[in-house]
Amino acid sequence: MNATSASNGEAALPPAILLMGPTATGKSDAALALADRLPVEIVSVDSAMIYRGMDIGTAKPSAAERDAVPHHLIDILDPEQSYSAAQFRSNALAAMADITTRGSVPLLVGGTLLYFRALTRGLAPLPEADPVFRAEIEQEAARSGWPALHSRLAEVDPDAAARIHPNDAQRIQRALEVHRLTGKPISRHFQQHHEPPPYRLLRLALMPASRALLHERIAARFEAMVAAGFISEVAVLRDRPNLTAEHPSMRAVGYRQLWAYLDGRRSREQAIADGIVATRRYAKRQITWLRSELDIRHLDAEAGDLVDRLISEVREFIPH
RNA sequence: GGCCAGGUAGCUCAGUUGGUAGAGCAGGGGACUGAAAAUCCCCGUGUCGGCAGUUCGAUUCUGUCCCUGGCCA
Repeated sequence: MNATSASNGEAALPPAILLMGPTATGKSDAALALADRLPVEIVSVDSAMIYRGMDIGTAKPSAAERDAVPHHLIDILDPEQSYSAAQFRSNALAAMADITTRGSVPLLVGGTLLYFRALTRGLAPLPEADPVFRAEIEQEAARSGWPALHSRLAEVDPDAAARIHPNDAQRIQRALEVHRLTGKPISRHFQQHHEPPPYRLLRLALMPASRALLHERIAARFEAMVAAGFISEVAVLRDRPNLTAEHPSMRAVGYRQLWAYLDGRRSREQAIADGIVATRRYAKRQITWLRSELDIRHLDAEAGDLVDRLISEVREFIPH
């Protein structure tokens, strides 16, 4: 058993590079540096950058940067719309196919680890969200509480109920929804084979060597966003008649906290502090996710020669 | 300089009628299949400011020193 026989079936597949990492570790800059030297196009893997009008708070690449290197899956939705991991997978595969046809290599960059997993492992074929059913469930939860709905889930899908905590509203709701729409428990749908994408993948993760330093970077970056007009950006969104704090886009880190300030529920100073805390926790969850993913090459995000290391990883992966 | 109030977890504080202590926040760990920057779960040892005294035993009582804040000179 050696590498050749293991990858025999994959030899003909086109390459794709995944660059993951927690927020504020310099993924975008690293990707641009790579694009400077290699024939790649960037596919954003980010559940907030998909939205138009959310630029400062998502640290979206600038117009100049997007002019210099093609970027995909940025600004594809209005903030009133919702998106999903499944839509991402389908959009990403389409973009990757186009890039490959053009003779370039797809470079997927971002921090939404669920989207990376959906892409690399596939998703069970499940029905999409049903807003009417969700509204019903929420009303019932308001009356009898989520643990009651969890008990009901236990009747139709004991496996899912065992896995989902009685307080985890979102997952209880989804499991009931799938059961209602398909007549089958969600746990049964999960017994699907993996469906990897038709690419040879190089998986890289930028990892912060020091948590304290990451926290400093997060605070400095948030303050810089505020100085760059983040609050006005949120104010413009908040002024829209149909956009509410409950929209998925407005639950993004930073937007939610600054919205609370604009509502008068927090002082400006407190809202900024809250936003920084929320960003730290987001980074922590991303790190947890990255630790659980196997087959990822971790790179020290703070290394001075990071770009050189990245380039040599990529050159080894795609010999020219 | 005098008087008063404090000094307990990273922060804000509670508490121990003397048997070495616990909340909130922060933080750490984990889960994750169409909302994921979401949602949810688990985790609390710290010279109780220093030194000395009383005591079987002091973070708790006493003395003294140091520090912080306030008031008076």
